[in-house]
Amino acid sequence: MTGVLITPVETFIDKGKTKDNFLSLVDNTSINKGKSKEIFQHSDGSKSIFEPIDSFWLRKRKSAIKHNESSDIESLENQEFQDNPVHYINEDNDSDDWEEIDLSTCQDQLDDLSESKPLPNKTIQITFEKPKIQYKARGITKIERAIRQNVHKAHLLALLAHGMIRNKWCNDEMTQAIALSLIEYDLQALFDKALVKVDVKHANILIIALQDLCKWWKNYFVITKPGIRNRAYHEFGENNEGKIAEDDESFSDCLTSINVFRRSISVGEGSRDTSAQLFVAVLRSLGIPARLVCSLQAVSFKLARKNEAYTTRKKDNDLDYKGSTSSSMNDEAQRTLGLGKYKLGAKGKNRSSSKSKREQSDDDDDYSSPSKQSRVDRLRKSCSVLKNSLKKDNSNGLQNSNAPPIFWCEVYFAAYKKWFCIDPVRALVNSPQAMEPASNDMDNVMAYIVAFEQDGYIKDVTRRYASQWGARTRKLRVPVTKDGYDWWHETLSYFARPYERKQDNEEDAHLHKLEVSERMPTSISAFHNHPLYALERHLKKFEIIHPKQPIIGNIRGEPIYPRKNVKQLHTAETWLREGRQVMIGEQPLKHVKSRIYTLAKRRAANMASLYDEEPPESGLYGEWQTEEYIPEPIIDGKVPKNSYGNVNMFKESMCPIGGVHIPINGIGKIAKKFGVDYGDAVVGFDFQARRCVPVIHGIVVAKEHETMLLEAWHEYASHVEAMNDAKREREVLTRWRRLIMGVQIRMRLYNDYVKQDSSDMEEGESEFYHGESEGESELYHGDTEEEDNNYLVNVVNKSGSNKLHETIGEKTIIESNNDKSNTNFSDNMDIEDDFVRIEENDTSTEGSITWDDKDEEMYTEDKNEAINIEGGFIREKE
DNA sequence: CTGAAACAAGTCCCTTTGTCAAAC
DNA sequence: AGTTTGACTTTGGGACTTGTTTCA
Repeated sequence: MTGVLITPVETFIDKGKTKDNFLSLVDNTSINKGKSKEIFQHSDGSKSIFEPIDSFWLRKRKSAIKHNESSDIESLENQEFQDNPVHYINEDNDSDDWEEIDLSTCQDQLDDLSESKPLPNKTIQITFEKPKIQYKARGITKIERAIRQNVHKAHLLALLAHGMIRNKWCNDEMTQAIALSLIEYDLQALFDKALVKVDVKHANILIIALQDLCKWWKNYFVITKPGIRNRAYHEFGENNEGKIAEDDESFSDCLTSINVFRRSISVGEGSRDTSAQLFVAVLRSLGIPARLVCSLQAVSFKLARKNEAYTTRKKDNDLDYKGSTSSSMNDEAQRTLGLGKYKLGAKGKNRSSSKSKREQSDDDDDYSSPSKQSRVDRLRKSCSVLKNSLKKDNSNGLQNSNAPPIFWCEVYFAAYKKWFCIDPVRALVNSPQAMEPASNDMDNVMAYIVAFEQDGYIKDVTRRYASQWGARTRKLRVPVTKDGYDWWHETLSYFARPYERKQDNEEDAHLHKLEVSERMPTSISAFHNHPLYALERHLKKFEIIHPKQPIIGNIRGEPIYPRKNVKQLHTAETWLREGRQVMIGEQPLKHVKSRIYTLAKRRAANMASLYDEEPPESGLYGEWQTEEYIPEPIIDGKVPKNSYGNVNMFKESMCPIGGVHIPINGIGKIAKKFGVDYGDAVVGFDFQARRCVPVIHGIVVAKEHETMLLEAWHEYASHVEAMNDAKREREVLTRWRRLIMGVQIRMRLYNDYVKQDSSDMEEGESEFYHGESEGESELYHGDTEEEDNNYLVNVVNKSGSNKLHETIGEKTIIESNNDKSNTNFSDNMDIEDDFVRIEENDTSTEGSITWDDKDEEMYTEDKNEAINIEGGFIREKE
């Protein structure tokens, strides 16, 4: 219970203030709290959401009455707790109808209250139930999801590129030469021996050789930096202004060039990732075409749990850093303590066995140590780490130092026809299960494991390492879209080996086998959308398990079925849209409540509910209960239609027997003209604003009419086309005419007035310019001739300082006011004969006839005057 | 104490056959 | 005169996801 203390103002409370206070009380306690209302029974029998005040502060007030005088308090008490608005509201037992507050009554009471006495100087305690904490489950929006997925994809590509570069460096001759120079001769000879022949015996030699090589590498290469780790989305986000600080540990693994890579192997220091990469170089230098394997740590596109991610990481950071810096030591500890659990690493358990000699020689600097300093460092580290690891061992801290890697290698064992994984840092050979990080490991998320081959090709080998591929790992990847588009698959296909190799096919088969033989999940939720297993409880509305055999397991008493027995169901109508019909005699397997989507259906449902009718249910059928839709035949040229007068043509196979679908819109008109029976072909539906509109594409007619209709259609179409062409031609010519006219006007006026009489221009120039800019555009782009003519008229009017054109100007204005269409001042211009002829021929254009007539008339009449018009001049450019 | 399950709350998707008036 | 076009309107349940609480 939460207490809220409301301390009334000490002195008089003015009217407005009181009102506010009470309104806020109403708001806070009743409306906002919504569900968590608690109704208290008062001593007078009334109810309210407030605790009765007979307890604490009523007692207090009674004592106050004793001590002071104040009958005021009593009256106030009555008003405040029996007549106050909150109380009034709660007398209405219908607690849901808060909006039915009669505010006028409230106001009256508030008025009464404020007009009475000042509130007592007391503390009022109102106690009510603590509302449940309302958290906002911030759903990720579609756009945000898309952004995140794109970031994820971009990151994946970057990581792929990173891996490709490092893989290329592993092939660097210099690096391999350095590597070879570091390896003891005996060990090289062992590899040579192992590679002589492909059989189990030699394969076992290779395993031993690899183990020895790992051990040497572990001693040789000191891990001094952390490598790549997974990042939460928000670490790139708002707080960090989109980037990770450059002093961040992640940048420590940033090898700027291959020279740094080479230096790293000669010095024997670097990150754990570099260690694995260099180990691949070492293997390749020995003639083993090892793969560089990387678990791509792309930023997750899922909504990050900020706090959790952050705290987990923070908590782990110290340990992690220690773990990685002291890795070589942990290896020591591992060697003595941890390897026993791995079948192939067991031999390394006892250091004083046959291999002790070689290992001692490591301390004797036989495995070239690049500098004294680093050797001393390493020894010092070994000592301290030995202590650490012993401590850790006692406190069970070994596991952290044993964390699965981001980079490792794979070596192909032809004898076993398998790729064996090798983690050189932990000296593990063929322990794929040890590469999978814990599911709660924030720094290492296993989602995409790619192998970079020596020849540069890339292959996805995730299934070899993910123990819960279907239940977990798959869900961390870019999802395959509903139409089956798999971005990751397509992306990798660009880097895949373009030709098939036997060993690749074998590997694919093996990976597939691993996928389908994945062990069953142990939690119910992991069965949700599992690709192999299904529970009845997770079935969707339109799903069923058929047949209900076999039951392949049980979890908490629930039978587990294979996912392939989960079948999709549809209503009979939906099946029809798929071009299938329910076979006669089949009963629905499941009944579901029909959903109402369209306005029409909603209205029908509302009507039904008025008569208390049951909401309609629809039966669902499986595909095996349906058959291919058998269309009705066309008899005597009569096309069978549905209740809407159409023909369902969702699939071409649904075309009535003896009929043909002519997918041409508008051909129905032709059919109608010929009196041929036809039906509009409905090929689908459009949805807009809750309305369903059939999409009609062409018609269905009897086959015998097809040729005739098509011919008629082509004829009609060509006719329409010709008409359109003619129309277009007319439009084009009109535009040309206007253009040429305009140019001629301009030229003429320019020649007559600008060239010959430029001194006269100055007088009316500014006015002139003002009126023209608009006119110019109209001359070229104007819609009608009329407008063009008006323009000319106006311009002429404005220009008038010349005696000669005065008369013309006035005359024109009068004409334009009386009848615009007859005002064609442009007609005064010279028009080339052939152009005019075009217009004359085109009798369909009314305007041109008028124009031609006018032209003759005016040209002859006003020739001399027209020549002197100033106003027709058109300015070149602003 | 931890992890799974249940629950809550948010977003997205699915849907599957009109009518009327004005303009052309 | 007949045809075409455009405006009108705008649910809600299930799936899915994420976050919190509860419980074994």
